[in-house]
Amino acid sequence: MSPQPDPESPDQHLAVEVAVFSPLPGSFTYLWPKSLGKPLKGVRVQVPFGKGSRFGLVLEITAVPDDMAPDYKPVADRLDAVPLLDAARLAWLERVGRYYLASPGELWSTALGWALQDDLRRFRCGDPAKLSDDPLLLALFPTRAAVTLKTVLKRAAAAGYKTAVRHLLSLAVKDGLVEEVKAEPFHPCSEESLSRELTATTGQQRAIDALTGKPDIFNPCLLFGRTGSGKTEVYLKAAESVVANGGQVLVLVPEIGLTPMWLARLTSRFPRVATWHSALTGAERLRIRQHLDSTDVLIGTRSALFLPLPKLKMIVVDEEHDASFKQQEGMTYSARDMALLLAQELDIPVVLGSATPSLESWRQVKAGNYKRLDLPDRIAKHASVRSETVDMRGVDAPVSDALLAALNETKEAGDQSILFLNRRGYAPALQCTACGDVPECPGCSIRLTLHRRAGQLRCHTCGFRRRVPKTCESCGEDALMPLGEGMEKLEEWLNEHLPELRFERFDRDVITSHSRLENTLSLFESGELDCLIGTQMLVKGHDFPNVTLVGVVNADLGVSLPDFRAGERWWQQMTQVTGRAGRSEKRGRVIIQTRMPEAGWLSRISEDEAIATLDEELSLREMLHYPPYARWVRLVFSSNKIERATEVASQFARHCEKFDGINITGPMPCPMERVAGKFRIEVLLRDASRKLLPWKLQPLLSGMQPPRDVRIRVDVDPQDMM
DNA sequence: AGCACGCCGACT
DNA sequence: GTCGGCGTGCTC
Repeated sequence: MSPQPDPESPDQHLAVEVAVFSPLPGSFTYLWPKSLGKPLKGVRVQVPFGKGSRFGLVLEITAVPDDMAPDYKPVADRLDAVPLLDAARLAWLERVGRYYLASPGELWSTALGWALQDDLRRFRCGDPAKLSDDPLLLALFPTRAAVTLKTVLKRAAAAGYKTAVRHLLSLAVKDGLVEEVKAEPFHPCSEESLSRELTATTGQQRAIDALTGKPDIFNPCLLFGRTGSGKTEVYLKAAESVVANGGQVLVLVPEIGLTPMWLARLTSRFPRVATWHSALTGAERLRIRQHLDSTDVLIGTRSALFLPLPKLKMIVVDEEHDASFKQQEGMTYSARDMALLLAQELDIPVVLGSATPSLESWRQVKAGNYKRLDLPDRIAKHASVRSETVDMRGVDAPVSDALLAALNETKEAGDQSILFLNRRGYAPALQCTACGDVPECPGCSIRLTLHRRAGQLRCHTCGFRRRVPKTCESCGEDALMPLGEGMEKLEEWLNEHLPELRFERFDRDVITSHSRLENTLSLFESGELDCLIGTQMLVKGHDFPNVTLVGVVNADLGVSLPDFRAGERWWQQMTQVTGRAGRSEKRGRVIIQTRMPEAGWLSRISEDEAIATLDEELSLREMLHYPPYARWVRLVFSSNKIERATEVASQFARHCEKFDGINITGPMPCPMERVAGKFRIEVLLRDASRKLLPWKLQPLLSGMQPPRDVRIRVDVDPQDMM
């Protein structure tokens, strides 16, 4: 045990435990120089680390005896006068870190990643008369011009000051000697332009009352309503009530593409709205940071969860079933689950919304832990949507005559359509018709996708790309043919067969920026386009009022992936896609193309079938002891050498054997055995009691130090088993 | 993870 | 003769 810290004692040096923002395990000890003031838990610091310097977070304040002091380096600088996060959020993140088995560096760099834009902060001297007392401040601010933090630090170094500049600056700001230049307000919106309130239906009002009735307790709700049932109106009304009482609302959406739509809806109802996502520039991020206190509603993707809204009184997780809420790189976390933990920590309501809830949430509803709020239809939709299945066996075209005719009819009626095909590129593979060879990725166990327009073969797993070979590299014949069909081929085919219709693609290869996204959506909205053809990107929550026809080009994709959640995913996706039809008063039409027309699951593609499908799948999971009835942790061991990965994985599996109640599967090769040149071996730990994992795993992992040549990735509650 | 140092192949 | 491949060692 370290001795008790005592700042008054002369023979003790104050030291701090720092979570250095790096993926290395553990924390690091540094001496705390007196020049940085009183150390505080939760302030960011800059520390020397290896050859360079890193940012980090003060976790603990300790003391080191005099004779040990030379073992440690001193903290170079202090970035914050006061902690960036409040006690509740610190407690929340500590809990999250324990749950996801993250190292302190990983956890805190993820949680505080939003606050690393310091170099964009600008300062200028306040009262020049007072400044003249301090030679350093004079050196930093020779004129009244505003300068960036970077410039301040440069001038400080030139004047011979190397440490504690940031700290001095924050004190000077506090004393009014230096003023921080405030950014302009954002999304300005005058009170008069705010739209009039709509009248809520009785179902909506019931849901709104349930959400706003008890504003000061943890109150998790599942807002269960089909597309077009008015979930958004419930969120907005509930948010209005929260904001009217001085609170703030956080809206989490699964992906960046949904933020423009939300922004449009919110800015017409709230004066102060902000968005947060990965495409923001540094200056935009800074502006949002500086206005956190005066924001009414913050709408963003998963990282928005970490912004410390000081008066947060409600969290909305829209499309809560969406797998994008699970972060896959670095610290693997579920933003949905973290939102629930945060709401619990802050004692506030949290509402998860979906027409196709996750089985995780459905179980919580069944167990009585979440309140289920149903929204009945505003319009009798099942009567107004006509759904038909087309047997594609023997059809040698990506689009059947029936769908082709329907596209024409829709155009003639002055309506719009969307076509869904979850396959990027021209064709999922290229094959030599002479020898049968199919080019694969050199680094991954996967076939290369043909991107014909770009003249490339691409790997959708690691990003590898190469030119399309002229002849087969295996036999030399000029006999390479595309195998199967993707978006590009569909587009080509449609332009050839329906030249009078205006199509636009909507997938990751075409929508390369936020502005492209907005442009395409507004072109479609204005009626310049007749049909959007897209991948899953197209169907995530977008609202297309004039769409009366939805075509599923190939419903057989994704049904039988080697993942126990494949069925759930497929059902959610199909139901979401087909739900895009007939959102207005007009009669909608859905055409599903399949080569397995007799398969029972096709009859489940309907929002009417949601409850039956969820109940059935849930009882299956219970019977099999699968999630959400069991807690799984997946460990992936990757290495350049397959033997090494296997060896370390086996060693770990043996190590786990003495733990009662935990079922060990593996080591076994991952379904995608090789990715980016690395061999991947997995061990799956399953806990049917849901009481041991992941907490009991921590001592086991820290007990064995991973060799350098094998990387271990821990995935708690894995969503993607590939 | 970075970033160094440190020994063996194909090139200006 | 070098430029550069990635093996391995370290970060309080």
